[in-house]
Parts: sequence; C-alpha cells; structure tokens
Amino acid sequence: MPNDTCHCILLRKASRKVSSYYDEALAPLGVNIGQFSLLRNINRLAPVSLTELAIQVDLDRSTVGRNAKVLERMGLVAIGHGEDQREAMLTVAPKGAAILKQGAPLWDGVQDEIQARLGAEKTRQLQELLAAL
Amino acid sequence: MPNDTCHCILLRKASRKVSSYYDEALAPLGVNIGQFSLLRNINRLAPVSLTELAIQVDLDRSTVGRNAKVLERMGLVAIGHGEDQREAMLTVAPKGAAILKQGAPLWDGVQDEIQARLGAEKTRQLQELLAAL
DNA sequence: TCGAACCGCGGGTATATACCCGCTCTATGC
DNA sequence: GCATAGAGCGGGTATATACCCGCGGTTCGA
Repeated sequence: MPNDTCHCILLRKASRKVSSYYDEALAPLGVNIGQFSLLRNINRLAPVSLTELAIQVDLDRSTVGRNAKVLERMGLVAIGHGEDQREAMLTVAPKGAAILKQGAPLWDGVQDEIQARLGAEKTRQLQELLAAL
Repeated sequence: MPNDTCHCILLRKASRKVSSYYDEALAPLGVNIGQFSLLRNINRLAPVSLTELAIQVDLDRSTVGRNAKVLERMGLVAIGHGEDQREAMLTVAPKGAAILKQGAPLWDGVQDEIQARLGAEKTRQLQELLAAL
C-alpha cells in the first residue's frame, strides 16, 4: 500500500484544506470555523459547563476551556459560575449572537459549495464514512 | 441543515479520532503519526530541502521546519546544508531508519484494521472523496 | 460534623499549524 | 563587479489540541 493512501494523512490533509474554506468565508467576521462551531454549540446548549461542552463537541476539556477563553476575550462569550462554584458556565454574549447571525449565511455558502461539487449522493457517502471511522 | 452535518467539523473530528488510532499503535516507538509520516517522506525524498518537503506534504514551510526540528532533537533526522548555503537539507539518521522499519508493521496494522472495518468498496470511496475535497 | 473521596478547572508542557517579518545568501542585469 | 531582486529560513505570534497535576469546592459516609 503506497504511502499516499494513508487514511490518516489523507484525512488530516482534507481536514486542513476544508477548514481553510470555512475559515476564508468566515474571515470577515474575525472568527475561524473552530470558533464559529464552538459558538454554535455554546448557543445550543447554554448555559453549559466546560466539561459538558467538551463531551458534546468531542474535545479535551482543557482545549475547550482555552478556546472558550479566546471567545471570551473577543467578547463573544460570557464565562460565569453555576450554582456549583466549581463550574464555569458558558453563555453567548450579544456580540456572539450577532456573529452567529452574520455567519450563518457564510457558513451555508461553503456548505452548499462543497455539496454542489460532490453531488448529493457523494455528500451522503462522505457523512456516512466519516461517522463510521 | 443541522449543525452536526458540518462537513468541516465532521472531518476534523474524524481526523483527530483516526490520528489517535495511529498514534496509539506507534506510541511504543515514541513517535506520533505526523512524525512518522514526515519521516517517511524525508526518507523517500532525501536529501530534501524544507521548502521542497513542505510542498510535497502540503504543509506550511515553517510548520515542516518546526516538526523536523523535533525529529532532529529525537535523533531521527539530520539537518545539514546543501550547496546553496541557505538550504537546510534533511536526511534520515540511522535511528530514524530503525523507527521506519519498526513502525511499518504497526502502521500496516492500523491501516488494515480500518480497511477491514469499512470494507474494500467503502475504503475506495473514502480515498476518492477525500481527494475530491 | 468532619474528614475523605470525588469532581471541575486552571495552568504547565508539548506538538501541530499558519501567517508574517526580517536576515542572509544567491543570481541576475547592467 | 556591484547593486538589486528574489529565494530559503528562523523565529515571533496566535490558535488548536491533548495529557497531566494540583487546587479548591462538593458530597457523603462514619
């Protein structure tokens, strides 16, 4: 099996490449796809603790904590405390809600573009394969 | 389109997950899949400059430079100079060759495991889809 | 009620990744 | 031969990501 069919390396390449598509589209808003997606998840689950959010997005808790802190510095997310004093509860700030609204069509654009390029059937295949890995 | 069908986020998740499979398999050698793959590419192209290697592996030159420096610290790669005094020429050190030899069956194992799980047809589909992105 | 187990986080450390800037070396035109 | 343009790198900065450790808050059993 030749080196350039390594599933992992191909996946990583594709991941970097596709991420850059979304990053470019979202660049006018000053956020990247990782930040935008995290913001969406915070919005969906708010108020949510770091631990719960990390589980939901399938990332390490410390990673989510650091990424959330960047969003907080940007003024997109508020980090407060829950009843349990240990918990850092995340909510979307007004500025973050604005980004979500402005970003939605930009995100849709890239999404549609990719689906148009692949076609409906292959798009479905891709979703299925990625879930199966 | 629901949030959890974002092509980008799914790709990133799959990429992290699959990377961890390879990382686990290679852990006994003290290298991760990124390092192992880079080492393979250096071996394939040696002697090779940073710029050329970066083009081949589709990564930023500075990224390749930093990753190569880690491999050098590990004693797996030698970084010398070409005729052009500006060029950093990379070659695989003996210790790196040993890692390549020991790692090959470990890498094959994960590769086979994934293919067995997906089946031949879906494996082919995956390769095709990732290339089309 | 009080100590022990347990849970949630922050921060340290390390790699991965990209963009940009500045330095140095090379090549080219005059 | 020399000045200038261009190429190759290193390093700064910033985010992304994971693992581990220690601190502090909670809870529960004795």
